[in-house]
Amino acid sequence: MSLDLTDVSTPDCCATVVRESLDPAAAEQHARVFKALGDPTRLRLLSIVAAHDGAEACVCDLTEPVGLAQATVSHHLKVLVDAGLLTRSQRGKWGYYALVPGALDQVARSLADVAPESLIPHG
Amino acid sequence: MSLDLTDVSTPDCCATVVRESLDPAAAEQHARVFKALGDPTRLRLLSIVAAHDGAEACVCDLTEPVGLAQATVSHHLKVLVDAGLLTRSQRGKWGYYALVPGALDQVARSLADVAPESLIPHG
DNA sequence: ACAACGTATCGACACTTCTCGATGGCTGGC
DNA sequence: GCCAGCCATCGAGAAGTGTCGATACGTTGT
Repeated sequence: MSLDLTDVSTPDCCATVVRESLDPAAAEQHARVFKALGDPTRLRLLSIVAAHDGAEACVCDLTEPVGLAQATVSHHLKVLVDAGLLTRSQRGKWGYYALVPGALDQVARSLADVAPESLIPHG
Repeated sequence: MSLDLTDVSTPDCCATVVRESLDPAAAEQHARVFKALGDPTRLRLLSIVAAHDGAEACVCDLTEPVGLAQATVSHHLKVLVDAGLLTRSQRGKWGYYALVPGALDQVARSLADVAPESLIPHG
């Protein structure tokens, strides 16, 4: 960890830094959500839930369209819940999954956290 | 593919479908970009690049801040290039990585593709 | 030509993730 | 109380991912 202060030569490749970059903790946090979104099956599940009335659907509505085993769908739904994108609620015999209001907006905002000046501000 | 039309009983759990959901091809496409964003190191690399003047930085600016081996950083940068988020250009001895203009906006828009009604429209 | 430097690629390893069949817990109807 | 249906969890196998040291490639300067 001891720095060699005798070498003060500036590497001649570097550009100017404009602002602070994302800190490691925030990066970890945001990456968790993006990782949850980084699977085509999970994106389809989110979309199917959102396409239902009230942004809510029961598992029986979700298993068939994605064409995977029930255990696999259940696993993906858990990942989405853990990422804070869906909530689960039991109503009688059926389990329902619903979009967390504003969760996807939060994701869009986290993009601005990564690279503010590269995004067009939302009126 | 033959449907059994003798069973017309509606399962009594299902909610009403409001619109079409994301098709598998689009899901795969979007998932590829989200997967690239789903790693804390890559988010930090993106952020560091964006934090430089002109949204461009050379590799020597990137290796040290993330605290990983040069080979690992190079690997992550390749993933970001393959996802269409960065471009690479060689200038003399040094390689420069730059944000693809509008790429992150595209990502934000793909969120709207997944669940349109859950997002506040951008004025 | 040759040496020095910056960076990409290769090969290997540990670890995670996706997928499934089987099992178990919970609910509602008989 | 028992059975049937919905769904989460378990265990396992195959595939993918993150990381590194070593090496190869291209550029610059001598």
